[in-house]
Amino acid sequence: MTTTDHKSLRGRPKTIRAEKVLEVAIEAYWQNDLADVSVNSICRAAQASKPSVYREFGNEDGLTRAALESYAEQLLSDVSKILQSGQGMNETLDALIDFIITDARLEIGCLFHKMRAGKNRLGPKTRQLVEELNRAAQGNYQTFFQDRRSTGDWYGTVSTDVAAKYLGEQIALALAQRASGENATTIREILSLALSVFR
Amino acid sequence: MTTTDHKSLRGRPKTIRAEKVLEVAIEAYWQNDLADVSVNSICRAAQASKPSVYREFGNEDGLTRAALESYAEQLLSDVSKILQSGQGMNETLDALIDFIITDARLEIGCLFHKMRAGKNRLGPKTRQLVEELNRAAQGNYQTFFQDRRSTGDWYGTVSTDVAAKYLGEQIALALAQRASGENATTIREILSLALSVFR
DNA sequence: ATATAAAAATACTGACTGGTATAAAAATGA
DNA sequence: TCATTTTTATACCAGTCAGTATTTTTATAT
Repeated sequence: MTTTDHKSLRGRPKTIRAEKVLEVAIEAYWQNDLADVSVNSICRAAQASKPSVYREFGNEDGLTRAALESYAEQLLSDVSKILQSGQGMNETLDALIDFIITDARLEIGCLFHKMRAGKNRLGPKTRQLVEELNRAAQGNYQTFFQDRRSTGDWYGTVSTDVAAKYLGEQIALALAQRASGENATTIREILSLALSVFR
Repeated sequence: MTTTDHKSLRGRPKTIRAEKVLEVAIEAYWQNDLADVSVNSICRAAQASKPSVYREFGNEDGLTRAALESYAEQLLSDVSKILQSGQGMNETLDALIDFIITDARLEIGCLFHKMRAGKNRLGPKTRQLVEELNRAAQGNYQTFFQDRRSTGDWYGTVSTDVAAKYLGEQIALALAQRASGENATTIREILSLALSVFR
């Protein structure tokens, strides 16, 4: 809820559009190397003054955290929906692969996975959110495998915990490959090969 | 051959130990995030003056390239040896997994894979070396699969090219997990699961 | 009108970056 | 002894960073 309408009765009215700053920030973090994105550059691109941005988000850590939060809300729940569709193992894996390879919003990779990969460079608040989102994703994966095992359409010998980690890492790999511009059919073959261990 | 003995007959004798600078640089790049390692800090840690380091290596790009080169010479050929041992698929995969999980030099991951992951932040010379080493590794993996296929102990449907890329990425993943301090048996389970598609 | 409150705009701080100019030091050759 | 050569050490450069102090603007309340 980082909006612009504080509705203070006195004082100069706020003109900064926090929404727009976040849009710009997401785009910048997403497209460029995280270390190359400065608060300065975001302020310039969003046409917002630096003190305004700092008043809105506290510090750089707050801005990156808000950007990731906004991004995750927009996108991250879609994977959960696929996993929780209640379909069988094969259909679910097919849908998952299709989503990860073809979804236009993942054309340049996934900001969450990108931040997860560069976790040690993040501020504490952003890092905490990354870990939170990661736990949530892992939990989703794990209940998926538990469901498939109890339904009887998965007889894998590995623990659901390891399976969940494996799935998460393979997804991360595919997204990193998309981000690096790798050939789409190659990515699909690799991801399909990796997930074939569950079929 | 970046040695210290230029054997110039005149002038103040060289005291900088290029070897030591490289040691320090490798350790620094290896332990810390690449973006956090500055030429300044390396000079300080190696007790070498900045102009001396710049005379020896040209610029930051030259230093990182030399560090990666030195590192690769020390370590990277071991993987090739395992792949070229001429053993069967299962034995080779077992040996490979064992090496990647247990080799002490890979306890904090692999500098090559780390630099490959952060490729876009590297200077042109270092980037070129990374791509060279990557091509070499891919080539090794691919001939390994070609051999196993011609020997008749691999009947996989994917191309040797995709198999090679897959193997390379799974190794990279395992090394990244080691670098991030993940539990060793978990890493082994995940890598074993990933490579089980070849058995 | 005028005091007050809040935000905006500008310009700044101190630290750190990669890279270098300059001068002192330490060797050899004549 | 003294000029020459090479490396070292110190100190600097311009640029960028995250973050902020200060002043100006724009509103409302009295």
